[in-house]
Amino acid sequence: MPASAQAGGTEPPRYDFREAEPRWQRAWDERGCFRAEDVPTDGKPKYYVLEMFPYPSGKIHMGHVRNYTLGDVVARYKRARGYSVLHPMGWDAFGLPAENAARERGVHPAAWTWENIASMRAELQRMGLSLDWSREFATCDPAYYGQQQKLFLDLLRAGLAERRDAWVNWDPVDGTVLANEQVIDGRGWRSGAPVEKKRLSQWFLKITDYAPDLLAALGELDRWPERVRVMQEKWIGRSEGARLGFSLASPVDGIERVEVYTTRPDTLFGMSFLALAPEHPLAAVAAARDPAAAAFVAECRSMGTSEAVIEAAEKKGFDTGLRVRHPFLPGATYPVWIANFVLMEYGTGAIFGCPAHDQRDLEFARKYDLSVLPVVLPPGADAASFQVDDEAYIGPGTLINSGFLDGLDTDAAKRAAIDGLARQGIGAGVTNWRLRDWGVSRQRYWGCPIPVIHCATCGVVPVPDEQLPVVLPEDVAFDRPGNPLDHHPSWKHVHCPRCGGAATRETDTFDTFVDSSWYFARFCSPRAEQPVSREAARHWMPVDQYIGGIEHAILHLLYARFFTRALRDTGHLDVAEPFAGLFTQGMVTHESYRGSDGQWRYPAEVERRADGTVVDRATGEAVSVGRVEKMSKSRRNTVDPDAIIERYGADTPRWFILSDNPPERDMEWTEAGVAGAFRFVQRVFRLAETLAVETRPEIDTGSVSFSSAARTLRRATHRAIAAVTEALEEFAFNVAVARLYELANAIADAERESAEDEGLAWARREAVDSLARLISPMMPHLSEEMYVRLHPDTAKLVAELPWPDADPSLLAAEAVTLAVQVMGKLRGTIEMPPDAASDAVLAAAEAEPNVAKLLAGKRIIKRIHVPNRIVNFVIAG
RNA sequence: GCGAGAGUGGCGGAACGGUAGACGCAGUCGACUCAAAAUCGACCGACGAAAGUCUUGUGGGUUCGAAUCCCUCCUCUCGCACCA
Repeated sequence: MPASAQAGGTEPPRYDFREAEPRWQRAWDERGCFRAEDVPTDGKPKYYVLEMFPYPSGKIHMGHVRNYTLGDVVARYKRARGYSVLHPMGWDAFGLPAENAARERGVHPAAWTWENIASMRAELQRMGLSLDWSREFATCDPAYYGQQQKLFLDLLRAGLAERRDAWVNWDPVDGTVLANEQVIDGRGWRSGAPVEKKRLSQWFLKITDYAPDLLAALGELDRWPERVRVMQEKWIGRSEGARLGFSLASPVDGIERVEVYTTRPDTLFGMSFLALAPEHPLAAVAAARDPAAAAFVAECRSMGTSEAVIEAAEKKGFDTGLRVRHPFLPGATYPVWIANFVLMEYGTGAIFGCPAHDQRDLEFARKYDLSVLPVVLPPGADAASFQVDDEAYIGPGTLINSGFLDGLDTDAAKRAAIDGLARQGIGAGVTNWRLRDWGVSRQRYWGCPIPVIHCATCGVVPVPDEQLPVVLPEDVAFDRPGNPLDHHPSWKHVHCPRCGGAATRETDTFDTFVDSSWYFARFCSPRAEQPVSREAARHWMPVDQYIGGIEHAILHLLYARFFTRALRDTGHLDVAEPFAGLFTQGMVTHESYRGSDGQWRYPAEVERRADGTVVDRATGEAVSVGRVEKMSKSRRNTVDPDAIIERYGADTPRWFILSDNPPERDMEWTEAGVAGAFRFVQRVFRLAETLAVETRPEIDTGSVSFSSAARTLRRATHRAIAAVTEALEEFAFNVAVARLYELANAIADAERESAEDEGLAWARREAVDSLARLISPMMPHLSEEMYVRLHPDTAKLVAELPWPDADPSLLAAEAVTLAVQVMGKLRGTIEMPPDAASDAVLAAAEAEPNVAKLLAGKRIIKRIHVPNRIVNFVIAG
């Protein structure tokens, strides 16, 4: 077990992080090291580093520690490289957990949230992050959400927000709309009540207006992970096809045509039915005329809108008895079904079924015994014998059984079919998108109020600017289901700003994703009177490096990209893309432990004995060690960052997190790993401590002749500078750490050399000084503590110093070891001066005893020499 | 099913087409100690007494030379998925 840091009487000097870390944090704060200007005038290039801001749940977890450590390394490194850095922090403070706390424990959501923020801020401050805390804000502060209300009204004026009816997941017990991911097995996640599909009037932001641009611009996000771009591309879901109207054989209720979207107009002649979504208007007409149809529609409705639910469901349909005419075959008509697998939200909510060339249609046709006519012949297949059994043929081919399309290939047939539809005026080629408009209404209290007023005479009226912000009332009750804003006795009753008559406020609040869709822009000028100071944003935006979890790959990142465009088009911003660089970190995992009682145990509750068994600390009973998986409260495999910082300080967990593995992968938190990091902290500190008590040699590095040992150490130092720099640039933090271990090892090696060697003493100072500065992005407190020992008179903090430069002349080795291969196999090595002439190298290689033995009596066909690396002899026979 | 990524010692991992396994963790032995911790030193892929042979998921290919490039297959992880 690692010792605590309290130094004992006879112990070697130990780094007292408990005293040092708060001291350096105060020093950075007092000197304003991490303050940024809204519009800097220092002439430095800008660099905006941002980590996804946290939800104030009450305590930080290791995922936060990893996220903010990664960001801090980037911020500190870039600052040292001469950038003017913006590195802010705030709180994604609206959301359901606060309301749950209110319901369960009677705490007001605001009080609960602000208390959580206070304790989490203190935790983050103990980490020693180079944040500009003067820019901090919480989205639940009216100073923030009031600005958001202004933005919304601008979007409304620009036609980018609109109110319309939509199908939603409705929890009848909680009286609220649920997001898709809050519907579990068709039931509300909290109430357990079966979720209904309900049509409600909702606010939508028109993200679909930007679909083409959001898709096209993905190609330019070259500092985003490929997989995130792919996910967004899929989500936006562009497809090319045709829209066409099928006319009903006999119109009902004035409806004469059904619009259908298809990507396969070439297969029109293989049609065997038309299918409607259960929510389709024509399905409603059918339901009104036929109780059986109504029952089927009701059954589908009770299934919920969750795509996962639909997927699991069996394909079911109901024949309405209606028939439609074929666009190209006069006289031919086809049945109109209502089918549970047709999505109202995609395309037109109606499809034509071509079972031979679509798997879903085929399953449906087989179930209800509908015709299956192949119209596309696969390459090489025989028209007479080709048939479709249980697998539809969806590939390209040659058209058959298709009238004027016969003989064309699929692509030509698509064009010809579209032309045919266009000539008749019943269809056209269209581009369709999977992306839907963003429904932002939530029937909740703890969110940003949507700033509009509903008036019986004037309709929807925006809240006038001078009445903003619309502030949440504080006196709310959570004693019954539904939205407290709606139940509030007075809040919603207002006068219409237009006609002065009695009116009501909108009681819905915004989806919290709205809050996080522009916070990065607000950070540029967090106290501005307007939502965004355009001047500040022009300087700082876009975010140069955004860092966060992959779980936000689609929603948050797509919403933010949309919102940034919308803000550009409403005059608030000048950029379209919010995040020029994106880094997605891996999760933090840990072993899980389970006692004989079947209960999970926290890592802090167990102990690993010398014999490798793991026991319960309290009872001494053996516990079984389970899988390594993502830290979660339910598995109790979490480690509390605060406890770790209390025991080891902040630098140790920072170092361990960075050293363990590449940051994009999942890391495993282990006690041994942290303990190892702590040992290194102490070891490095001792290096500085030892040097600091020695005399400081003042020598002229230009004229002194360094000993071999000194030259070796200087080379190690400068190689470390170069290698660490390169690694940090590439986000290879684990490699940077490895190079720093090497430098520390090289210093330790040099310490064993003669103490009389003045040049070596100087080289050791240079090495330790470089080490102190190179660790500064990762272990900033230790770095300062070492530096001040080496430079007691310094006026500067490491946080204010430029990054060290490697001297290129010192990087080259005095001798290089070349591998000598015979027929590609390593047979020996030779030492040569760097860049030695080929002749000399080859001669030396041939003379190498083992090589000479193998070459004896053989004819050398080819001699390969890669300078400073390798020699390879190819021999005959 | 589709898409993306990954397979290297006991573990995490390193490696511009050029000495595979840097660095760390774990482990073994030793020094110091009454002892332990801490610290320091040595060892640490497999087989072999050694010379040496083998070794980066599998099988092939390109190359003087492949963890790295190309193809086949296998496994794992993540994401998406009735999108017409």
